[in-house]
Amino acid sequence: MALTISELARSGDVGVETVRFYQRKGLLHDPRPAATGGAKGQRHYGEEDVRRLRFIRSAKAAGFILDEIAELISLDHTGDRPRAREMAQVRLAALDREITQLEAARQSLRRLARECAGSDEGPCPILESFEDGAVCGGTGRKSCAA
Amino acid sequence: MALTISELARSGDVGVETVRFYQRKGLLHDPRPAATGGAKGQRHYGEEDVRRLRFIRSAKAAGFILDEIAELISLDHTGDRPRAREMAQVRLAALDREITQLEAARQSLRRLARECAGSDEGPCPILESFEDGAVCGGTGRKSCAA
DNA sequence: CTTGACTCCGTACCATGGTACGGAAGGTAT
DNA sequence: ATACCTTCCGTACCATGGTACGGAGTCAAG
Repeated sequence: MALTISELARSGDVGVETVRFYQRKGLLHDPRPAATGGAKGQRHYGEEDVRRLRFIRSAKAAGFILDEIAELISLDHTGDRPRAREMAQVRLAALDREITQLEAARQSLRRLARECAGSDEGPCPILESFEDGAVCGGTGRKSCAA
Repeated sequence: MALTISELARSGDVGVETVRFYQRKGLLHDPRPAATGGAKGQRHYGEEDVRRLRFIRSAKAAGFILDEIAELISLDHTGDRPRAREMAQVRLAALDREITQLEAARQSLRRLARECAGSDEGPCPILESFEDGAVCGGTGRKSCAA
């Protein structure tokens, strides 16, 4: 094992610049402290980094923002389980709300698509069929205080 | 009916600045063309605007970005049904993918929360339990080309 | 020994969706 | 009429998550 940065990036299906960006954010090891590999100043990466990058992808998919992901990683090092559990549960609850909202949105949209089908002329009832609300909130992290 | 901007904002549970922002984006009527209400230069809003604002909220909840919402509104005026239907169906497909991904993420996260429960010491298996992937993509609009 | 590919690094830029600020003008209550 | 609240308006700023750029260094092949 001794991946270059571009190989690491490919392994996580992200760009080289994204790997660098994650390094700056503290999500991935940063080579700067010391040259660890062959060539002067050139860093090589290993399994650990590949796993880390995959974790970031999964955590992002679960809706954690990068700062939270950084915290999760540090928690993994310090072993603060209660905090980790708390974060997981908060996100889980938010996730449930988000899924519920998206499903409601899907219903509305499906209805719209049905009602809009048929003729090709005249205004679609887009605004009307969507207007009745029932749906609230955005991508999920925003409050839904209605 | 004759709402002030702050009343309109409240009706849609957004801030005054957000209403203005939507006006600039062309999502809501912009008073500038002509003073429509009582006082000089001061605009008052009606039912139409309240409905429009609600539509924006719903469309946002369905994952449309503001530019798309602007397009939907203009389509409603021009009556281009095929395009409207197309947009709805594209978004619907994306929504299904997003929901699937979020549900997968929820599964992983639930497992993590379970595995992390119990003792309060030692590193939580956060990274490990998330690491195995299966989940891909982010908030949903990003590609999942893995 | 030059060319090309890759790296490192800082800095700048991008889109998205707002949020805040400051000044001028008008409306309302005391 | 003075204070206070809102409005209007432009402009600037913010977070989030990247993406691109330019310059310099290193390495291997031709």
